[in-house]
Amino acid sequence: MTSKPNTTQAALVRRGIEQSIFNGDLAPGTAIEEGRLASVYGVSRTPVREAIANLVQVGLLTKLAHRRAVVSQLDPGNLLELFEALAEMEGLAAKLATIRMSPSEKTALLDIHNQAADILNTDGDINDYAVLGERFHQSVLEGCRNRVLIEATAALSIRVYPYRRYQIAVPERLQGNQRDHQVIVDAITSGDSGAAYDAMRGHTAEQGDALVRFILLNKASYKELHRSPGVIGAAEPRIAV
Amino acid sequence: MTSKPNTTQAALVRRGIEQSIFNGDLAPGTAIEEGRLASVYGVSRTPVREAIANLVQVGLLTKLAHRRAVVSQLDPGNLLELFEALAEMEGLAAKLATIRMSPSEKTALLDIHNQAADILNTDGDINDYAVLGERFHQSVLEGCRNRVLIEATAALSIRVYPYRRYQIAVPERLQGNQRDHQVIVDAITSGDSGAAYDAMRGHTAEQGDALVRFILLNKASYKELHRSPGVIGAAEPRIAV
DNA sequence: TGAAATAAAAATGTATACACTATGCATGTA
DNA sequence: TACATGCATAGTGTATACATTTTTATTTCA
Repeated sequence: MTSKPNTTQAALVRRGIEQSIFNGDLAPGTAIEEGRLASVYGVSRTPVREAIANLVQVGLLTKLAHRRAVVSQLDPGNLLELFEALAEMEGLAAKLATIRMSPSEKTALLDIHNQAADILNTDGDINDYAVLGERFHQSVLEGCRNRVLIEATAALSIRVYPYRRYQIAVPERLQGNQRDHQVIVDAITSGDSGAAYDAMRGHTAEQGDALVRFILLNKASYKELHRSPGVIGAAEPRIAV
Repeated sequence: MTSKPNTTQAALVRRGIEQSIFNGDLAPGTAIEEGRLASVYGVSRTPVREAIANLVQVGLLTKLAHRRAVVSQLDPGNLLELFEALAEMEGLAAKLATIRMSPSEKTALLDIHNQAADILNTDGDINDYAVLGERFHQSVLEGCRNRVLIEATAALSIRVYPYRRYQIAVPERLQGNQRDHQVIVDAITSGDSGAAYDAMRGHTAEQGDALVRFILLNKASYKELHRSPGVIGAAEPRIAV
């Protein structure tokens, strides 16, 4: 019954839940019920439970004993803390990357950056721009050559994914985003690790501030943004899946 | 059958395995077998599996699909990466703590430090000193007032626990350790966040280097150090529990 | 003798069944 | 009406049974 060898049902379910959270089908605060998920994925509760346990550890779900798991809900305070930590770690990664990236890696990074600029100048697809932005950050992160740091940073950034859809709603930030990236690229290519640290840290910290500000301002439309088709067939408002 | 309410068997088993790893009863590289653990703890395989899944996520165990879980084994390269990341994060925490700790918290930190000094001067119990060292680091870490950073750092430091027993074997490092702490405390109490960052980062980086050096030098006595009574009754050399 | 192939054993992954806990509702009381 | 108590329902936690996969041991062949 396993599609790919060396893969378990639990892993598939886990990825499915992750996707649903990133898509917004499972909004923060949504309660998850093992039995229903089991029938949705056509498996028993056992692999579902395992998947949930994983996601709890990652921080994407929150769970108390004998109570249902809930998609982690970050209040503005938590979000600020999260972004503060994330900003520092990405800044650190940028600092190290400045010293450790090979010239070819740096040109590859510059290439990504320029592609993104093109999209912006030619009024291209915003989704493409988002993908490139993702790759930009990923490239810098991997440039630090420290897998522990890479994993730890990724573990943090995965928690903000459920809130990414807020940021997309503010297109005028793209220009500012691109300018930030420019400063970062300049610092990295010129070998100024201190500047790279400052630029990257300021950049993601700013992102966090903007997100928190946006959430606070648009508290009303919170549920609005998060209500979606519900692939899994959410009937009630807060209890889904 | 549950001793404490609001607690699950899985959580108990998890803590048990953690303890066994920290004690050294489960040395890095040891394979873990669900069925035997189940009978040891007097539970079924289900909660054991859940505990294992947790510890895999934490990084204390390593596991591939359909294969047994193994106590994570860090080669010197990985250890260096781990300590590099840990040093940076603890340094960051120290920097923030310098700014954010209340005066009373700082005096409490100073108190811990002085107690440790006393133990060293009066030739007291080394274990007591180790406990105080633990509390010292914990106090600084919590001083940063950022739970995300605290958790992320703790998640990294938990991975080095299985290797802590190496460090105890080098008592002459205690004096150097105490001197490092002195510099850190001075920086924090005097409000020099930059100095606190440098001192703390250098301190744990140095610890990492020392540990790696020790492991490389004493490769031969590796298994020697790790062979222990085996509370859980390990019969064969590498397959335990 | 050594190595590849094969069969037997053990361990993991999953499904199902049952026990226990928590939540909501109804009923009764102040 | 407001509040407490008990019951019914739903959902999680654990045990057990079975299916696959891995591992080990054995056998066979070069």
